[in-house]
Amino acid sequence: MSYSSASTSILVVEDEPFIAQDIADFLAEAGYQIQEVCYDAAAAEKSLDKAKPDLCILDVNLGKGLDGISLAEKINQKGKVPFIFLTSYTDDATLERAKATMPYGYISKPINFDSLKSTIKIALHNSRNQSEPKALTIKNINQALMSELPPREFELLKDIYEGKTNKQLTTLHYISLSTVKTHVQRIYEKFDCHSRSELIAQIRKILTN
Amino acid sequence: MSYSSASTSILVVEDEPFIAQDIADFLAEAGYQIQEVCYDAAAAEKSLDKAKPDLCILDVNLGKGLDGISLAEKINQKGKVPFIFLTSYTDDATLERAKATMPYGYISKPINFDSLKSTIKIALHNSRNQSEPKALTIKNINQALMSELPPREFELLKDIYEGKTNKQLTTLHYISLSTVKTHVQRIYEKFDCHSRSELIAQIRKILTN
DNA sequence: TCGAATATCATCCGATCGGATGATTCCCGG
DNA sequence: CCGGGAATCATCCGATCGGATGATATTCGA
Repeated sequence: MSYSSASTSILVVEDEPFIAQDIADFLAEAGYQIQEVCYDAAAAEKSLDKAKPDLCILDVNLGKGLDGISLAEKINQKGKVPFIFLTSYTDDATLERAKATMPYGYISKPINFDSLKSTIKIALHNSRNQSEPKALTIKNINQALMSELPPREFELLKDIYEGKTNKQLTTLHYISLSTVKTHVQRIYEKFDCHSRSELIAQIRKILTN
Repeated sequence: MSYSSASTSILVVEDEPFIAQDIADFLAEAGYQIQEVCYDAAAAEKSLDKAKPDLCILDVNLGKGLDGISLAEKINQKGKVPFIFLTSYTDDATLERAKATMPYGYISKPINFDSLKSTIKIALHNSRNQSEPKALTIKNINQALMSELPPREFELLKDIYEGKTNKQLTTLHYISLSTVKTHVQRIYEKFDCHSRSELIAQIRKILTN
């Protein structure tokens, strides 16, 4: 339940070098790994493409290029890396934009390092404890099964989960009804079930447990 | 998408009267409705039983009785009211306990009112935008349908969603296969579908949209 | 190179489902 | 009191599904 902060990496995006350094020093002291300190959005994006940190600290006001909020929007579009905002002033319009990106926290300057520390810990905790339903991936399914599904069977599984009939599967996958049925039988064996609806219920349980 | 802060009520739990007053003044200024200012956990609990605020601001260190974190645990057990913590010092053990309660934010004293404002707004936004999957209730289903499901049909629907066959439904509900089938047909009509798996997929869509 | 896993297709059969139609009972509201 | 919705049961039929069995082709790793 508790995570070693030694292995927790943080990306800092802050255009003011002195403040950036202060934050970096503080994080290092607190035992966090600093993935990188970036001074603008472009550098941050590059860093994010290379590796996904456990958390980003984004200054809202970045000198050149995108601001922190636009950067956050990009982050949301790509993968999902949790982030907190850092800002020197707080006007309502900015806050409104910031809210829309669903940040895990918000720190106003001057930085209260106690607040920063707590906010980081809580952000990490909340992001890790998001018990969001798993995606329907072959990996998630196979982890829950004794015997593994071959790729093809998984492809059919996805459509069965969406409520498709055997006949629909033939046209969706360009295979004969016989083939569909043998695949479906194999799937049933692996899930130890005997009907589509039972299969679907089992899948749902795997994804939401 | 934007909520009038006039209708947003906040419960403040802070044992130091001066600070409590400062917070209350600030919140009033910011346009929030103050449900109550409580000076200890017992009073807060009573207030929560009377009405559910949109947000609680909990001081971690309360003079007598339970502390803010224990209060938060109680809140989590009962309903779900979002809360943020307020604390004057931050030792790791306390923070660890606080994290476990999944707060929506954490403010360290001395209070930076900019931070408080942002944290409140973000907490409210995040709590409101938790798009948790709806429960499978007759209310949620009927809201999504043109014509309503009678109670009995809904009872069967729940079991179908769990993957039960018609035959299983007969024993589960002490009715004949004929009856099950007529009910199921009625359900299909209302969902405009033609198979169990299609029905289940539609229900899932309604619940998770 | 040989076997195991995968993917494909076929046939056959009984079980279940989906759909149509009709009937009876009960209860509630106009 | 009467009509209609709700719940119950029945019969009949074609479609689909679930399951068993067997066959062939490809691919990949031992």
